[in-house]
Amino acid sequence: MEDKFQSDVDIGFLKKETLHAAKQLLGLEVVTRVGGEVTSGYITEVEAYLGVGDKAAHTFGGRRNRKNEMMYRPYGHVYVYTMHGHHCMNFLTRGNEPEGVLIRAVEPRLGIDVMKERRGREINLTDGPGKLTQSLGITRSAHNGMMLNNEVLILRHGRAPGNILATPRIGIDNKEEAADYLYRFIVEGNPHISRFKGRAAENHGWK
DNA sequence: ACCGAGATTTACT
DNA sequence: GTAAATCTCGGTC
Repeated sequence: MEDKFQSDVDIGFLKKETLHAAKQLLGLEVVTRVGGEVTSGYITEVEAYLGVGDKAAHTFGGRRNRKNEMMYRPYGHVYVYTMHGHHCMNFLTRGNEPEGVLIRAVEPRLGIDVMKERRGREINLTDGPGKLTQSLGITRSAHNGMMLNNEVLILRHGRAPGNILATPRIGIDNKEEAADYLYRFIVEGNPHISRFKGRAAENHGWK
């Protein structure tokens, strides 16, 4: 349980292709060490944002401003933005294209008591993009633009997803054709995802 | 200076 | 299912 705070993942896969990278992220363990507390979870839900050609992306059409500036860093960096008072975390992909993957949910692993304290509740700790950043202690002011695998935020090998399900992304119904793209990927049967309905699968959808 | 949108969350009907 | 809370910043006047 007391693993060293060190990554064992080669993040080179983030450079290749964003949709592929998004699926590769499922099952990896995101680990943070904030305020001396270690918290982590296995990634269960992600969304890909394909940059200049994706009407739902912050960088559609090459838009570049103070808000999204960090999206123009290369793969392996972290883009954190705030909306409605909540923080959302993306891992950047590609080299020169402003694309990335939004981490929408994880399955809690380490530091669950700390998560409960940060969240102020006992359940639904990490089943949404704003919830998991709160549980993991991620904020825009402290973490936007940083490189992965430093002393605060690392990726580790975690679990192998059983079946990966592709669905439309959430919250972008007004983005015309982009609303129909199947750029959201979830571990089928895992209950730690946003808007989960139904029954959890055996083993929560992991192999 | 003002207005409002937005990759959200929560409580309430 | 609907609404309000709450933060940041671009667009516009």
